[in-house]
Amino acid sequence: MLDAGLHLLADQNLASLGVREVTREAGLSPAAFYRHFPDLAALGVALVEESLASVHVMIRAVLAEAGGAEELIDRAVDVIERHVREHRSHVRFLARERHGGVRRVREAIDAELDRFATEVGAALALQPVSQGWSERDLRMLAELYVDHMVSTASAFLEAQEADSPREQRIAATARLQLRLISLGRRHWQGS
Amino acid sequence: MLDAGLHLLADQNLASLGVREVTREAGLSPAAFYRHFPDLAALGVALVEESLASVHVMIRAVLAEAGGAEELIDRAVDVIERHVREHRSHVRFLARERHGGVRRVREAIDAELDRFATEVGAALALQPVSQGWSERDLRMLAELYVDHMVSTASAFLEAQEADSPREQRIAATARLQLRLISLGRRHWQGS
DNA sequence: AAGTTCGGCAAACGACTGTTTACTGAATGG
DNA sequence: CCATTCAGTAAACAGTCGTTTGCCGAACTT
Repeated sequence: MLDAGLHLLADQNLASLGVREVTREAGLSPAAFYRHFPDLAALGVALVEESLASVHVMIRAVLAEAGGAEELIDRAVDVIERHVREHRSHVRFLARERHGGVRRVREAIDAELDRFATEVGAALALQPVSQGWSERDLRMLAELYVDHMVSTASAFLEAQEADSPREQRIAATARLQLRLISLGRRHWQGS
Repeated sequence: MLDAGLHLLADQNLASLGVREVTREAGLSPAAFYRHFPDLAALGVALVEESLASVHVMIRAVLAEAGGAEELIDRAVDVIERHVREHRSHVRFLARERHGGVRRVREAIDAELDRFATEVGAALALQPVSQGWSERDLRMLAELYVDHMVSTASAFLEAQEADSPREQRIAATARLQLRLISLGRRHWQGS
């Protein structure tokens, strides 16, 4: 049922999805839906959890690596690009419903993005470059990274619908931007 | 009719909007809709144009100002905050449909964001800090700024649904992030 | 003054919608 | 082996939907 929904949501919003539509796609009777979910919103929340689990794995993969700033940037962008390619439907779902019409789903996504920022912040604190940084500045930087990750993933999402040269340009741009941020970070004097 | 649609879209997706719904809200008969638009997608595109016109004005307002980096940052964040407050519905619409289920609307928004990046890039090129920057690096920076603006606007959007202390935290964070980017910019050595 | 466009209406079409109800077979557990 | 839960079904309910059609008055053009 989740798969059916995800498939339908490739070119549709959660808010415009219908119970009958989902069950039809899944090869079941309409009533069967209510055996598993009270709402379509509930199905949405379930999809959020499914989608974010893999993103979580991805983030940990990036953070766990050691290495200089440059290699870290390259690996991060690569991981994002591959993740979007391998989890198109989930990423598209997240991008679409993050500001979508279903409150509960929006809130679930935002809460998880917050947790990501916290996680990134904790990882940043361990790096030598962050010595002397206040809690607040670390959080600010972590949010900047998370937002940048989200923007980059969205860009990949729409690029991959079409050609791959565009992918490469996006990847190159993302790397440059991360380098610039990293430069600002090294010269940061605190707020 | 546009107003009616925008009002309905406060808690709905364009894809889940109905012709009858719009005309009912506007106090007209269903058939009247087809006098003005062939599609609901067409109404969406019209709303995109309406929404982006005011954003365009806002961007020009930010870019036109002279002054040091610090004051420019403060003014930029202020302008964004006020713009979101004064054009809630339009901004919400843009955020929601940027990755929404209606292709033509998505494309219209993305094309316009591209133009914004170009405009910002041109303005950046005029600043003394950008001497010696390649075209590519300038574009990269411009896209970073535009993405940051979009993220910040989205954050304001959800914060203003609730309390105003959250607004202030978002504004403060956005300012810090812009300062960090600006720092990286000053130390940039080219790619 | 005549013609034409514009923006509006009511009515009707069949198709599709969410949800409830009562029923069924299979698996599970004591 | 009996009871119960589980996951499914068909049928029916009253609504809502998008779209087309034919009609109408007002406004504008010439």
